[in-house]
Amino acid sequence: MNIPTYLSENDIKPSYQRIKIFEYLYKEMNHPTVDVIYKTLAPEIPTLSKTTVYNTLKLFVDKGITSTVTIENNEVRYDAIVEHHGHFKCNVCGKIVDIPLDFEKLNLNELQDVSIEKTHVHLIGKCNKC
Amino acid sequence: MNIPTYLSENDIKPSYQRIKIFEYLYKEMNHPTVDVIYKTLAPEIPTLSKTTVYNTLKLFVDKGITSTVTIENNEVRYDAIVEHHGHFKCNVCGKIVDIPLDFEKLNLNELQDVSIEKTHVHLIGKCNKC
DNA sequence: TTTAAATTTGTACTCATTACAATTTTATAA
DNA sequence: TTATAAAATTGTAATGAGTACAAATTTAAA
Repeated sequence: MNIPTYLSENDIKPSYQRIKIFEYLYKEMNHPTVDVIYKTLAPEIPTLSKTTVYNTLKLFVDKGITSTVTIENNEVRYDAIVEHHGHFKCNVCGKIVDIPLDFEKLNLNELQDVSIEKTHVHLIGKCNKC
Repeated sequence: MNIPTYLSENDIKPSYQRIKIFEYLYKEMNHPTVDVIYKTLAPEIPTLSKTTVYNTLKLFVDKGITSTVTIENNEVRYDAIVEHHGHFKCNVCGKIVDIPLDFEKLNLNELQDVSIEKTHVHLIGKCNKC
């Protein structure tokens, strides 16, 4: 994955900050909050502003290369995977992992009259390490 | 449904505020935010404090007679239905409806080592009225 | 090189939620 | 009933995520 190219392909000018933020998302796959991204990158990018992190993530979401995960209140998390998938969150260690899901199998007969744009499936429990 | 009795059965002393708040949740089934509950009930209960609404909903959740719904960021909503079910949110009119779901059919083979306590399924789209 | 456009940054603000102490209400015991 | 304790409610202040916005910086174009 060449990140500058990937950003360009998705109509995002690959600035230094954008590359670093996407690189972090893509390599860590840890579903970070804005605060985690900011605190991690700030030492590397001393001028970094939290507003830039917000702006950049909003841009990534708008352009379709990042998705958001909101499992519990007051923390939005970000994910470089945009393909349809679910999430499992361990409520002991707090870790969130992507899980493949067979969305076809969800029985949605009751919803003939609606058009569904997004489906969020979040499982919450205890992971094998906790 | 006799609300004072229902509260008592669930180890909740049926104060006036608690009865009114649960009655609203149960009758409206509109997945309100704290603010909506507060603004609706304040005329009826002039001394009502928003803190009481927060306290009461936290108590209801702890005692298991109310569940929370967090579909998108910065708004927690409350639901008097606690049985396992999913939610559909229309992102045009904002309405949220409960939907029955066949959770058995979710293919969760990849998660043998984890124990799942809660499953949230949220569908977002456009309802038949919008 | 000038100028315009895009990007980044810092500050101030909003708003949901929580912390906490004071007040009020309810229950209990003398 | 009255006094006392416990529980519930209330108001205010504080926290913290996210947004608004204007200034400063960087990049691109003429």
